[in-house]
Amino acid sequence: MAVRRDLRESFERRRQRPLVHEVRDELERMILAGEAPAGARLNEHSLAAQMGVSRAPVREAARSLEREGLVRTVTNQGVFVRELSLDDALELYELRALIAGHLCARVAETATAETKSELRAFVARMQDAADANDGDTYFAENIAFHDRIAEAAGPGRARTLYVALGKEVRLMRLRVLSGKASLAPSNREHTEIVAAIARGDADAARRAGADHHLNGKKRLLETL
Amino acid sequence: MAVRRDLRESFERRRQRPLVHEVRDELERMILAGEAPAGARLNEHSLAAQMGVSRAPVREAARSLEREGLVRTVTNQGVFVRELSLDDALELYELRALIAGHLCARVAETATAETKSELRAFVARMQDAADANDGDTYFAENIAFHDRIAEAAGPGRARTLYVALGKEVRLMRLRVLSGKASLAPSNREHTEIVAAIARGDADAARRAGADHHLNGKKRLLETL
DNA sequence: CAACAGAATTTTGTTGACATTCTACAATCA
DNA sequence: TGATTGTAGAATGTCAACAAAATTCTGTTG
Repeated sequence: MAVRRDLRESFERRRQRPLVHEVRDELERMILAGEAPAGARLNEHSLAAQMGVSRAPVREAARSLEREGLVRTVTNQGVFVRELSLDDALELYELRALIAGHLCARVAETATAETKSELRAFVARMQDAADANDGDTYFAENIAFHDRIAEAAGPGRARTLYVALGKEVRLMRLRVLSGKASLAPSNREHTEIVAAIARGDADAARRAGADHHLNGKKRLLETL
Repeated sequence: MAVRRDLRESFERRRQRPLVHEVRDELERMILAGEAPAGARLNEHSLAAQMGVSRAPVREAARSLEREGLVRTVTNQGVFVRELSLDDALELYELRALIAGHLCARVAETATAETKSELRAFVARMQDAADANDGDTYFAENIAFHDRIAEAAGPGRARTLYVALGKEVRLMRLRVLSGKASLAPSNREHTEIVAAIARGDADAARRAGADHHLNGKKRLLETL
């Protein structure tokens, strides 16, 4: 005899979801969405009150985000949303390029046919967005595309690292991709990545993945 | 007007370093020293009592270590020293190889004459240890050597990442380098790295740095 | 009016206690 | 005997209150 599935899941979710995690996710969302702008101080008391919890979970969540590089804490002064210098951002682009190459190479070696067609669908959607000059859609699909590649590389440190560095980059809240002029070249690089993955060429995939991010760095420099 | 140096330092010292940091360092030390073996549960209450603090700082320190990959936490069960699978370790070697290459390339571009001779001194000391078959000394100098390179690359995410991944690797507590048979080849690679850095050849330094870590991965596989 | 000293307020650092959940072991029953 | 249930102890999750530090405000003084 089995209990109702949805009931079981509801129990599981309730049990395994400490407040710290909820708070952490919410803080991360606020930061990445720009609701808490770079340099802003995160007031423990007011945040705790807003979320209806005590300060302890908020503090723990902050420690978590600190190690991830999204906030910095100053003793007796509080935690602040991290401000990213240009040099910081450029370095993040280089590191992401290295790890993205690693991920792409692995995906090229292990991707199933289904994964490949999924990635092609992403590129097609981005092409539509680029043609329509729809920067918002392209932006969102772009993030989802790269997350999908990271996911396809399987679990492991490389994936978590790539995702974490991606969040750090977004701290700058600079929309590098804007206008058809930069959307089209960006998606051409996506096409190359997917092509290399599709034909199982790990080395080419590594180069294409890394180059794409290094070109992103160039595009960033050009927009300044 | 400048404040007296010793007075300033006394102020800095008085400005209480938060307990979280002390606790974090101590937990990290215990884990890396093997006093808290992989898989062991870290009891909040007993740790807090041992260190003479309350549980809150211990919990915050644990969240910090969690993001760094040194512990994993299970809801309502506690935090456990992370157990590193062989696949985990191999991936860490590859990621470190990528980042080490990045660091070495940067050092090759920026190192001062003093830094270069310092690195050469490290290699010489390691050679002595290898000749004397002194694995313990070699082990310690090896870590210091790589930390020195990371430091010479300047501040930034690459350096912190490299160091953090290094700590993760040490979770396995496996002494790969043992016996003159593996010490000598390892130090030959060190020599190559330093040579490439000394002549300012960034590409060669990147390759040498990466290869050294990939060879470390090979040596790990061979000892199994 | 500017600069400074000091009180008042706010905010973080830390603690101990309470609530909930898990674990271990003993008692019970087939 | 073996499996199951119930219970006691211990551990984690959360909270509210106190202590210490930083910030802000204010009144004074030159």
